[in-house]
Amino acid sequence: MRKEQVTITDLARELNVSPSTISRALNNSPFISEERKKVILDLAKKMNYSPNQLALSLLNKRTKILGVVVPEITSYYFSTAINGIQDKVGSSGYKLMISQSNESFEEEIRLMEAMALVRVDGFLISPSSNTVNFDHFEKIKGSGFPLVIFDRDCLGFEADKVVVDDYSGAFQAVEYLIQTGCKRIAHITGSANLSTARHRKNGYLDALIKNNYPVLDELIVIGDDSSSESGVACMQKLLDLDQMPDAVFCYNDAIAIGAMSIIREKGVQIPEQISLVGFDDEPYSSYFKPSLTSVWQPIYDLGLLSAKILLDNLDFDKESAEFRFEVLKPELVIRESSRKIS
Amino acid sequence: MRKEQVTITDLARELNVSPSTISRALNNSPFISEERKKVILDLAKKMNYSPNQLALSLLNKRTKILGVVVPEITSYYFSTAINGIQDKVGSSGYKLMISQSNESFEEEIRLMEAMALVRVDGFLISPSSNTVNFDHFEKIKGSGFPLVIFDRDCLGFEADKVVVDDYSGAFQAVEYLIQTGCKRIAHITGSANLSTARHRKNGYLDALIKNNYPVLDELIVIGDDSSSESGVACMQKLLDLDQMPDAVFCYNDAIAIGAMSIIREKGVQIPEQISLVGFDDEPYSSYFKPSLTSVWQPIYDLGLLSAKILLDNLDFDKESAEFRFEVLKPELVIRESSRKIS
DNA sequence: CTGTTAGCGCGTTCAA
DNA sequence: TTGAACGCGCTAACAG
Repeated sequence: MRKEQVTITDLARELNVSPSTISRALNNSPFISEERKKVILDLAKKMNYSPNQLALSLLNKRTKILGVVVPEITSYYFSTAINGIQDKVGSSGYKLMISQSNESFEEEIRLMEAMALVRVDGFLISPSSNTVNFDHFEKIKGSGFPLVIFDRDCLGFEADKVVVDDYSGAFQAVEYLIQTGCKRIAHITGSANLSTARHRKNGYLDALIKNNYPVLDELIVIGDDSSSESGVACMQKLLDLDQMPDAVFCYNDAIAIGAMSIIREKGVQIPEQISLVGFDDEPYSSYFKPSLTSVWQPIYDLGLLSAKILLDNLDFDKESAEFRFEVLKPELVIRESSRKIS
Repeated sequence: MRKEQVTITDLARELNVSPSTISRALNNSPFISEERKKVILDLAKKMNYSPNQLALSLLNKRTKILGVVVPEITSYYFSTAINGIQDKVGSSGYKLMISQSNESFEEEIRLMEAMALVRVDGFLISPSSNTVNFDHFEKIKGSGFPLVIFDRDCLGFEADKVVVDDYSGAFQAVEYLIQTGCKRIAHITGSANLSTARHRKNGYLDALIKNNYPVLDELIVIGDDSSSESGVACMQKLLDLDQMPDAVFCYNDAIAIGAMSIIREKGVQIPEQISLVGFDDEPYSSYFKPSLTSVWQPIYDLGLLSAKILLDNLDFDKESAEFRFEVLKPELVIRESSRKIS
C-alpha cells in the first residue's frame, strides 16, 4: 500500500506550531529562533520528511524538468548527446524527461504535447526524419516554452539551434579521397529529409566540383534507412555497375560497415580497390578490419552546448532576442579503409 | 517572456459560470447540459486551454511519470532496454524520467532521491556496478514506491526482478567451445560486483567442470572495465602466456572485439588457433571479420517485461504479495569466430 | 520571531 | 443541473 508522505502540516501538528514556522525552519529563513529551528529540523529528519516538488512546482510554475525528444535512443549518436545534456543540467538540479520519436512525425507531436502538459521547463529536440512541418514547434514556442533544436536543423523554423558542420566534414572527407588518387567516388546518402544528409551530400558534391570531378548520378545511391543492412544493399548496387567506384563516402558508419562487409564478400580489396569512409566515428569503427576512416563529430559537446543554451534561456526570459545558431566542427579521422596520400 | 497558461478559472470568468461547471464540461460529467458543455468545449479549444498536470498530480497523488536509472545510457544494451520500457508504458500515458548513474553508487542514490521528490509513480532500476549496499532501495521501497530491478540482480534485496539467465548463456557458449574441440578455454570476466559477471563466470566454470576440464587461474583474467580497450589489455596477457589459450569466452562483445583486434595484430588466426565468443550480440557483431559468435540477450523484452510488472504493481497496491523473479533465456549465436563442430 | 490568510490549478464534496 | 467551499502541500504577504 502506498505510504502517505509526511507533510509540513504533520510536523506542525506534532510540534504545535504553524506550518509556516516549519516552512521557515526548513528553508532556513532568518526569521526563526535557532532552538526552534533545530528542533524542527531534527523532527523532520526523524520523521523522514521530504518536500513535495509537485506542490512547489505548482507554486513556482517551474518543474525543473527538461523535455528531450530524439529520433532514437538506441543509437550511439543520440545517446551520447543525451549524455552531454545530462552532464550539463544534472548539477543544476534539472531532471530529464526523455522520449524517442522513432522517426515518427506524429509520435514527435504526441510526445511534445505530453511533456508540455507536465509543464517541463524547456525542450531539447532533435526532429524526426519525417517531420515535415514545424507547426508543433511553433505552438510550443508560442506557449512560451524555451526550445533548442539540436543536430538536425529545420529550415524555416526560427529557434536556438546547435548543429554539426556536416558540409565541412563531408567536404574534408571527399577531398581527402581525391588527394589519395581516387577517381570514381561514390556516395551512399541518407534520407533527403534529413538536414544532415543534405549537407553531407552537398559537401560531397562541392568537393567533386571544386576538383573538376564529374558528378555522376549512378554513383549516388540512397537506401531505405541509415542501417548497415541498407549499406549492404546500396553497396551491392555500386558493385554491380559496369565500372565499380574506387571510393565510397557513406552517410554514416553503420552504412559503411554494411558496405565493408559486402565489398569483402565479393573479394574486392579495401582500400586498394575501394576506399571507404564513414561518418560519426562510432566506438567500434576503429576495431573493424580494416579500421574505418570516418568523420568524428563532437556529439557529446553538442549535447552539452544545447543544454547550456537552454539553461541560459531559462534564467532570464528573453523577449525576442536573436536566436543562437551554433555550428560545431567535425574532424576527419584517417584509418586503414582509405588509401594514404602518395 | 513566459506566457501565462489558460486555467479553468479563466474560462469560467469568460463565460460567467463557476469553475466547477467548466471542470464538469471538460471531464464530461453527466451533470451538465449538452449545450453548455458544447459552448465550454469550444471556448476551451479556442483559448487553447490545456489542463495542468501538476495540479492534477498534486490532487491525485500520481504523476504518471516513471523513474528509470541505468548505469549508462550510451550502451546499446541499456538503450535497447529503455526502448522496450518506453514501448510498454507509452501507450498507458506514462512518461519516463531517465538518468544514468555512470556506474556510481553515490550518483545512483542522488538520482533516485531526486526522482522520489518529483513523486514518480515507480522505479525501474539497473544498479551500478559499484552499488555495494541497498539501503537506498530499501528506503525507496519503504516509502511505498513500487520498484523493479532489471538486468543486474542485487542479492539480499527483495523486490520484483527481471534478469537474463547469464549462467545458462555462458554455459551454452563454453560447452559449445568444448564440443568444437577447444582444450584451453580462457575467460575474460567483468567486475566481480556485477551479478551478470559472476553468473557468466560460474557458467564458464561449471561447463569446464562438467566436462572434466581443469580450471586454470591463469586462463581467467579480469579487466579494469568492460570496454574494448580493456579487452585488448586482457587478451594481451593471455597471448603472453607460455601456452596460449585456444579459445576465449568474453564477458561481452566489446571486450571480444578488443580481443579480436589484438589477436589479429599478432598474426594469430581466428578461429583456427583461437576461438572467440562474446556476449550481448550487439548489432555490429555480425559485421566484424570474422563475424563474432556471441550470446544474444532478449534485452528489449527485458525492458518490456520489467515495465509490465511495474505497471501491474501500480494498478492495485499489493500489500505484501510475493515478489516476482523473471528469468529470460539468452541464445548462443554461432558465427565465424568460433570453430564448427567437427 | 510567529501565526493567520491566501492562492498556485484542479476535482470533489455539499447545498441549492 | 449548478455554484460555493474545501483541500492536495507549500510559500509569501500580512499582521501581530
